[in-house]
Amino acid sequence: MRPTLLDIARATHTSVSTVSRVLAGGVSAARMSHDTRVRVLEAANRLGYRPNLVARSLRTRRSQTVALLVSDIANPWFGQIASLIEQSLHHHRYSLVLCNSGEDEELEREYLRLLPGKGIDGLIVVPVLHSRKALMELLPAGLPLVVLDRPIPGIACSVSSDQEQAAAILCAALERAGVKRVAMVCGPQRIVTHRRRCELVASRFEVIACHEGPAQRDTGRRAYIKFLHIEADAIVCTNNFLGQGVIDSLADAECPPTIGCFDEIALMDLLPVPIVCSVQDVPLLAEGCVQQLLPQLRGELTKPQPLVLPTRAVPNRRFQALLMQRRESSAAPGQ
Amino acid sequence: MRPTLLDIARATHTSVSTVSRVLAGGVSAARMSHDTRVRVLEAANRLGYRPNLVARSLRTRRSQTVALLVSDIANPWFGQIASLIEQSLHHHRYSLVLCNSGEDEELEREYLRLLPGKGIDGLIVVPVLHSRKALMELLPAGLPLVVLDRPIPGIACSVSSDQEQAAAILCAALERAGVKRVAMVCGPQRIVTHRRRCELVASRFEVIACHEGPAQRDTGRRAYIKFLHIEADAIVCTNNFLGQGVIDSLADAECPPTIGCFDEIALMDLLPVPIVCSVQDVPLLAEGCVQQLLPQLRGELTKPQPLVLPTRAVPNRRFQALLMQRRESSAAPGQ
DNA sequence: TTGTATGCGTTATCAG
DNA sequence: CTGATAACGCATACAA
Repeated sequence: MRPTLLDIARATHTSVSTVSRVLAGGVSAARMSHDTRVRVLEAANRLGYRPNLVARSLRTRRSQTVALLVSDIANPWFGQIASLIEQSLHHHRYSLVLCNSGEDEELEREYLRLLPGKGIDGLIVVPVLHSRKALMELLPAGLPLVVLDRPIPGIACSVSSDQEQAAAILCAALERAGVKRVAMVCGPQRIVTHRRRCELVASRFEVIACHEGPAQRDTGRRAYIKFLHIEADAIVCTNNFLGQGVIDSLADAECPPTIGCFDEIALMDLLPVPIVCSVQDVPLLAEGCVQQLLPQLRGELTKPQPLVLPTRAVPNRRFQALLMQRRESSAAPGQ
Repeated sequence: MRPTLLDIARATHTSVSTVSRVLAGGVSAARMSHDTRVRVLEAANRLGYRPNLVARSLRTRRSQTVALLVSDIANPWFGQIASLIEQSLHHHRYSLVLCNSGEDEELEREYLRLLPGKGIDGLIVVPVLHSRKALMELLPAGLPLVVLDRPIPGIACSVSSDQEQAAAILCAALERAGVKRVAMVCGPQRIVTHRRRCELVASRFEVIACHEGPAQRDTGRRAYIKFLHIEADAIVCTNNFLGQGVIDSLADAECPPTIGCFDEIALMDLLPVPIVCSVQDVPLLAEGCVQQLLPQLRGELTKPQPLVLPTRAVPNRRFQALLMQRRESSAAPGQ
């Protein structure tokens, strides 16, 4: 059995309240008899006392804990951002619990129902659910909330990248490479980022084929097979997993197509495939989340504005070479 | 304010215990008057009752929650395994909270101190701390515990891959490729997997250079620069992040060296570098964890054996080509 | 079948 | 400066 305040009180011939005050350590601990304070501290130490945070949380209705509910922790992008959010929250003396909905609406609902009962002080969520209503009816009003990556109409407190700008720079890069007709690999259309990216790309290129599926590598692989006999100038993927899947299938291709991809592809500089990515500023997104959350946790009533961050286009070497090549040939059109 | 049992009791003119029994739904709910039961259920539904799990947990000393404390959630390997563990636990009606020590001993200590007080039923940990003592003195005796990936002497309940076997097959593959002298990139030697992998490789090859650092991509990059003027037949990395870092730096290399790597490198088939990886069976590791944990959670006292799983060597195309080439040239030695 | 009473470990409000 | 005492919301032994 773990020792409780009562055990320490008994051991020091004091009362539970005295022990509690000493261990709380705030102002009240300062104006106490030096003697009892050291006695209590010594006993607490000796018995190896650890506060029962469940009891404390029940009493104070605070837990110094924030939950991060992500849609797929198997995606390195979310792992990276989770790691950064945890670090930042730690500086502010909050601990983070991470939950994973695995892109499953039902599982997300379950966590949303469960988490508030677990006494979290705030929630950061990468929602699979798309409507404000679906989300809010599961959460108690007043729970500090930040929506990450997938903004939802009507929820002001959100942090995400600028999809318009992201698509614009990606498309611009592809156009410079002479791309006119594209094949698209899209994640589920019910997810706002995938849908928006898809729409925006479609508005600038002729989309001659499109494959939709779960945002997993396998979807990319399947798409590539489907696209085998299609003459697209480029394949555009709405996230990194899909991109990885497509590129993974390119091993046999004698003349690999150009790839445009939202998010980052690791090691792309070495890949013998022209790739351009629209990469998000993950550290800024993470810090943005925390900054949106903190005032809410402190109970300040602020009018939070959605935070929308720019992305940047990053070409790999092969893509750059492609651009050079085009520039040369257009400089000498007569040849 | 969220409605409590008392609110429902008042609304239905019953008592807290009646409501509690109805909502518990077990055997006692069966032998209750149909009338009160439906009344209570209706009211609970109408008021949008959600149990306060903090209070329940304080009372019952169970939370149906397991914590997974990983050493670096930014590493996709851990993201993948976390995702699988969460799924498996969910089938057994446990929810998972994920914490991240970021390879920081002090942060790990903090979580280990904190988590038991938060009322978790069990713990799966990828430890940064290396001694049984350091771990156990922070955890209450009797807390269901599984050590993942980095076994600790004296702790029987662990799940990991067979490092001897992993190193053996990796070395065998490298030997077949004619490797004799290697340069090594190692994670921190205080971490058992890195140390062991390093030792085992060193026992089979002549190690002519070695670079140690945090298991991050940057360490791999730094190592590569250090190795620039060293004539090794291969570079061996003790995990995937280090491998990624090295490979990432290879962009300028006219004649890239052979890479041996523990864990998986994504998209390696397309990389113009001979790579062989010793990959672990992540799904089996995840399921193994859960299977080790469940009996402990059920309070069965079993003698758990460490679970040690085999790995398999996976060469990429370039590496296979290297083997073919050698075979041909040795088949015609006189040429 | 239902209600009353007690306690889980803390913090907070009172008196003294 | 310190000690009773009452919550927090729930589950359960016991009483009716």
